[in-house]
Amino acid sequence: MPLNQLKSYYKEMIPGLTDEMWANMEKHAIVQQYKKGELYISPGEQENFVTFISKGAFRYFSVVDEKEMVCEFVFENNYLSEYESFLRRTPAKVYIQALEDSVAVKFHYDHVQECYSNYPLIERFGRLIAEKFLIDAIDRMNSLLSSSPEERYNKLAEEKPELLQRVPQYMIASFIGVTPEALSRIRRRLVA
Amino acid sequence: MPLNQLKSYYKEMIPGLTDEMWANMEKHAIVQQYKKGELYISPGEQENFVTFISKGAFRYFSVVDEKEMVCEFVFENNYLSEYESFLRRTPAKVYIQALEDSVAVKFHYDHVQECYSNYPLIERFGRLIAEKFLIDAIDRMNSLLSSSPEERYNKLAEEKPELLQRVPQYMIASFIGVTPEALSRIRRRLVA
DNA sequence: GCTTCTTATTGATTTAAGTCAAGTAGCCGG
DNA sequence: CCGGCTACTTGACTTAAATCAATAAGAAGC
Repeated sequence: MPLNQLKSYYKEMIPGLTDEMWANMEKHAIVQQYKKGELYISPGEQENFVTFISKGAFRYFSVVDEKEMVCEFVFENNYLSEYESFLRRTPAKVYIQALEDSVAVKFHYDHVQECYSNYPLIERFGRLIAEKFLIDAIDRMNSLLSSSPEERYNKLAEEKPELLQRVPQYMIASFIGVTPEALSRIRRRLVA
Repeated sequence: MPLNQLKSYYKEMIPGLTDEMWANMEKHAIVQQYKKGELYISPGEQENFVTFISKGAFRYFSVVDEKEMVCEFVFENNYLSEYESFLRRTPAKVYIQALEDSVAVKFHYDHVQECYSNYPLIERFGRLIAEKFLIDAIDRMNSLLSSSPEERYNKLAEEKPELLQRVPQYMIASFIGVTPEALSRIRRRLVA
């Protein structure tokens, strides 16, 4: 079932994907469940997978001075991976944790590299994904640099209202770079 | 001369690059000079090039409330482009400006796509570049989220001391997300 | 060499967020 | 249904940066 979902996703994303290519990919796909609160990866571990979230939600966070710093949320129909660890083959720096009961489809690093070598079309897909993520990251960086916490919250509420429903407020606070108390006051200001 | 520099760079970066491939790339390379202060691109324009900086320095910035927000510096032997505009084929959002007299080698979008299609090796190179930039962007984002301006300045001074020499302080201030006055005080605190 | 413009510093004041602490409300598990 | 935990809110106070304004030091142009 998660595999069918992924197949439709790929068929749409990659025009020209053949059944043979898909069969090859499917053969190595690992379907895995995560319970709410469960860790997908922890700092120090090696990330060997790029993971498609079929259902559920995850967050990236690190711990600095005993405080959690949330740096990303990812929901179903998106990719999950500790990219730096995966791409550079170095130990992970951050935690990734399931925020809800989730279902994921994982592809091993070796298999991904093999696909890149065997199928230029998939390598192109990999490039396009990396480029898309890059643009997103640049965008987010610019918003962190040029907007106040209040503006960032408003933008988030406007662009991803569902995120505010699915994620505890103290994680949102961390994500936009303020304390939970500060976010609470920002929200109060907005109502008044 | 800039082309020879670029050729060595590529030979090192892309094992397996053939002379034929290089000849094809060189054929479409455009060498261009920029004077200090000159704009490489402005918001609203279409970015059609990915550019290798052979010599010099550039900054990315946007203007918000009549204030300049510097979001990136790039020096020689690195790539320059308004990536979002280049990749998405949408109008540029930011300015890119030469901070010194500079020399650049530019490749047109169409030519880059053609190379990707003709040479899987170059497409792979494109993917690796995008992945590298992605990791850099994620890193910078995490530092913006989890560090104070003072910590960011210290980190910058440690990791890129040459940047502090080549770039006016008020641009550094903007880059780390504070006013010039605040950076001046941070520096004073450090000395004392 | 002098003027002018730009960049950097410093001071006084305001503002927004951080911190510490307490209290409330909602939710989950027993 | 109750008890305990977690998330959220609120208040008082502290801290750091923004803002406004003025001055000083350098660099660029005439």
